[in-house]
Amino acid sequence: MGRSTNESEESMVLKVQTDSPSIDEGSCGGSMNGGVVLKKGPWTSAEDAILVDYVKKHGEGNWNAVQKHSGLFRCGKSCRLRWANHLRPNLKKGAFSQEEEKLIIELHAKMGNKWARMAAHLPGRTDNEIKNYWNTRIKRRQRAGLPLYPPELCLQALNESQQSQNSGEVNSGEKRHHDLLQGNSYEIPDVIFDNFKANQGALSFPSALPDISMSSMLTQGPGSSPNYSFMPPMMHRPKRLRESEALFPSYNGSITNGFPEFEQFQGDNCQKIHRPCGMSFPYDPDPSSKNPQHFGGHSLLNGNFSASKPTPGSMKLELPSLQYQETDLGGWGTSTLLPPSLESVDTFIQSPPPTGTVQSDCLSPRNSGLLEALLHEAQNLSSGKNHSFEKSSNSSVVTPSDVVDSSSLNLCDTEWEEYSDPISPLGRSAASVFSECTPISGSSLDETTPSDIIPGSRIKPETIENVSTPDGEKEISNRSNLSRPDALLGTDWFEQSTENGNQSVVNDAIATLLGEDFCNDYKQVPARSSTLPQGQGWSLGSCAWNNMPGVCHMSELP
DNA sequence: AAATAACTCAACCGCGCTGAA
DNA sequence: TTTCAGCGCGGTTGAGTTATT
Repeated sequence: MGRSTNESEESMVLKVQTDSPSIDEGSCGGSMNGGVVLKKGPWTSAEDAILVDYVKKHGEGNWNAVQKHSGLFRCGKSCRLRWANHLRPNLKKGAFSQEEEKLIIELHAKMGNKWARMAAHLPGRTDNEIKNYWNTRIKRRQRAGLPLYPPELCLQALNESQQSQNSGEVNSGEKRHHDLLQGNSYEIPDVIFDNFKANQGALSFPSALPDISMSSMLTQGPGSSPNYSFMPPMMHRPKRLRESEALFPSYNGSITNGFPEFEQFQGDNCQKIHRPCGMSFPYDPDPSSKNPQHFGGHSLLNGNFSASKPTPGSMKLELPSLQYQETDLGGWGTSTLLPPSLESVDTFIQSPPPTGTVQSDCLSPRNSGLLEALLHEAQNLSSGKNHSFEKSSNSSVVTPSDVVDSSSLNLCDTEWEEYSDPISPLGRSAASVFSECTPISGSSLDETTPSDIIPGSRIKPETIENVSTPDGEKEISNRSNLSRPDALLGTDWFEQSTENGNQSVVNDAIATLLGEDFCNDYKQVPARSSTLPQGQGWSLGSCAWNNMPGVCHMSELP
């Protein structure tokens, strides 16, 4: 049997080699492995047959050996993926059943983007399948303005998390690889913590703009209740990046709306943005945790932009889609009009409704599920231990005027103090600082007249005609442009700081945050100059942003 | 019918973890 | 203790398909 198998295998190998584009087209992108050009791209049936045969004979694992011994011109990774996703037995094909869909939703609420774990709960399904399904679901629901999680699930998760907390189970961050599968699927505490670990960057520094953007909005359909507020971690960042990239060149005004779906998000979400929460490390027993996930670049990996420790070259500078707004900093305090598209982006960055109580920051669980968000919220509401958070939380319940008049200032003081502290982990992203400190300003600068943003003016009520608000809510009228990296330097806080001669303090703090060299590399132009041409009203606070790949330097601006 | 947009899904990439050397 | 290879995971990409204009 072995002989015949080997013979058939050899013949297949021959066929594969013949068919292999990498052989025929060495330049098609295959990687070199020991002088062999490894094939990439879709698998052929012949390759599948070889792989199946090989695995049957040798079992799974040792995937690199597959390439060496089977004659497949595929890297081990590719073989493993092919086997796991398509060739292994008992794989289910076709659409998810309703039960499966329900389970996925539940699992995602608990686990976040732990696709492999989720897949373990769904026999015959692969992580990739689930991931794709979820991404599609997000898009679909987002487009439809539906919450991602059903409200009952939110409540359930909240209850479970509270029970878990009460029983003191939420602990032990070292349970890194607790096998959820070995327990019941509702082992909340561990799940929570696993997610927390995976996402603590987001939890700790929840205000990173990228997360604000999508996560806070996606679930917010018209009339959604706060229970809907918990957002999936997963967003279509590729889209976002592409959009950003596409938008940059045309920031001068031809930006197209890359975020039509944002328009539906408003109200409850926006107030969360004001929630000062990033400093509390609510789940971290040790705020000075060495866990790199807390700080700097790693948060970037989670989609949390961090400029706290600029480490060029090491940072995966995944820019929030909002960054292109930052390129509009020139419009800050100027008469520059933002392209209409931006308003939709900003729609989710809104001030609280006039009477809104602060809810958990919808941004927090970047990469986590509903449960983390719920837990985070619960923690935020009950915790006052962390000094900074304590300060911040004083501003937690805010009215718009609170936000503008006092909270922002106080918060900023707090935040900058934090950043000025060399010992401070500086774990939070600059974006989070911005978001926490910045009174959310209106986004629709395109609809803003210069008089709307004259220095000293409070957060301007903005017209939102172009923002689709299905239920006609008015909450979004008070908005600050959180997405602006220099938003922190804008509005009253900046005004007061500078008027009081504190600009140097501000700059120092920024330098501390961003790194002086980091900033010095860039042009400094008068901030908020109303006379500068569009795109040149850059403030110091913009430096870090400018330094991000894909972000226009001033010198690069048209 | 053609063009375009939106969607789906397979595959790739990069990172981090783990265990063996 | 350090290094390195193997592996798994999550995120991202892009080609193919379907829907819409």
